[in-house]
Amino acid sequence: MTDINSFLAPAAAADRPRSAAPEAEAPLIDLIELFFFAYRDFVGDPDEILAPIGFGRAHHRVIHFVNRHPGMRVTELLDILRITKQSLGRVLRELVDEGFVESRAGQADRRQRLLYPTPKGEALAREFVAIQSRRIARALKACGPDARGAAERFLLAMIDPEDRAGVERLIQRADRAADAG
Amino acid sequence: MTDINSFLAPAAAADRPRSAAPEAEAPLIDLIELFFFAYRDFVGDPDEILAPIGFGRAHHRVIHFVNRHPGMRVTELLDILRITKQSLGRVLRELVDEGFVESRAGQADRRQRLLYPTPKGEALAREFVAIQSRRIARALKACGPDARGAAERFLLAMIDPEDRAGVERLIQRADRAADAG
DNA sequence: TGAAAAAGTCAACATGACTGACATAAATTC
DNA sequence: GAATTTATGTCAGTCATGTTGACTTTTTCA
Repeated sequence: MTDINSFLAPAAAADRPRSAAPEAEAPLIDLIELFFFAYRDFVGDPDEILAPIGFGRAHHRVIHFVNRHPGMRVTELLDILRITKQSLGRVLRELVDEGFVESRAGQADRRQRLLYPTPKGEALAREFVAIQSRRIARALKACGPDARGAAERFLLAMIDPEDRAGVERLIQRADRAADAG
Repeated sequence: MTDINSFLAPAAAADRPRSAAPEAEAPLIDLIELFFFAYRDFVGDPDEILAPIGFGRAHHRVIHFVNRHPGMRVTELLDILRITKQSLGRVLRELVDEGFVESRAGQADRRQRLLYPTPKGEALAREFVAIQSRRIARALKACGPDARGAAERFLLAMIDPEDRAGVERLIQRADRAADAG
């Protein structure tokens, strides 16, 4: 009875004196909770890969975006991740020390440190994308025919309107670069 | 140029010596990133409510599920949140101390501590649901006609298969309780 | 030449997670 | 009735990841 399946048991009415007072938008609670549980499992995938090598979610995010945008500046990465440079600094130093990321001075502007994945970093990033893509592909398959388009439209629309265009550009830029490369 | 909009600028080809080597599942990177950005903004909503009262995300989750399942046992909450009782303990104590959650001994089994939201806790939980529902409603409106069903199917299918049934039961149980109350 | 930008670093601190050990009360089993 | 198990709570220490604030170095640019 300590399992989540204990919820199968019929609820004891005596212990439920107050109701949850549903409002007009109450039905969307289902989506709120589904989003919570889905995201937890979604980020759980990379966690399993990272745990054995002593890294965490912060490392995942950095490796992912550096691999997706090779040559990215530190400031750009900070904008995407929305963390302070001190937070990023620690994670980035570990990744550089352990040979997952390389930092080279920019040619045009030598103040810049451009970030590149090493072959080792690329391989790890591909692992992350592979496992998360597998989960998404499985989910889309279980849904209807235009599931992918629907999911893309929904998730994009969930993003703050003022960030939406930036995210779209970010993704398109990476896709273009991957096609060209 | 320190803005995310800097990604609008044409990429400097000279600084992009390696390509991102797309694989068979590579296109789903878009969905991976959209999920990341969407979830960030999604949990950012309650953060704004919580910051002024000195609470964090952990408090949000506890208040949400206690309000959704009034009379829930501590062990059940631990199963849902998948954290240790020590972690929950701190957060729960603060919520009880500040009058958002009430803990009463079970009638049938007096070892149990059944968790109920106070009126103050209910009000806060409703605020969370309201702001997140508003975001979801806005997103669904921007999508097609069956956007809601599609989103529900997709998110549910994203959950680990072995947890899926449990999550469905959890949601249905709460909905039933809300209808009855 | 002097201001501004890009990046890095030191120090201190907050949050939310963790492990391990132990305590208490109540229920269950032998 | 005694022993065991269950549900909960708590003390102590640690870790990962975030924060603010202050300061430095290098380089660019007006």
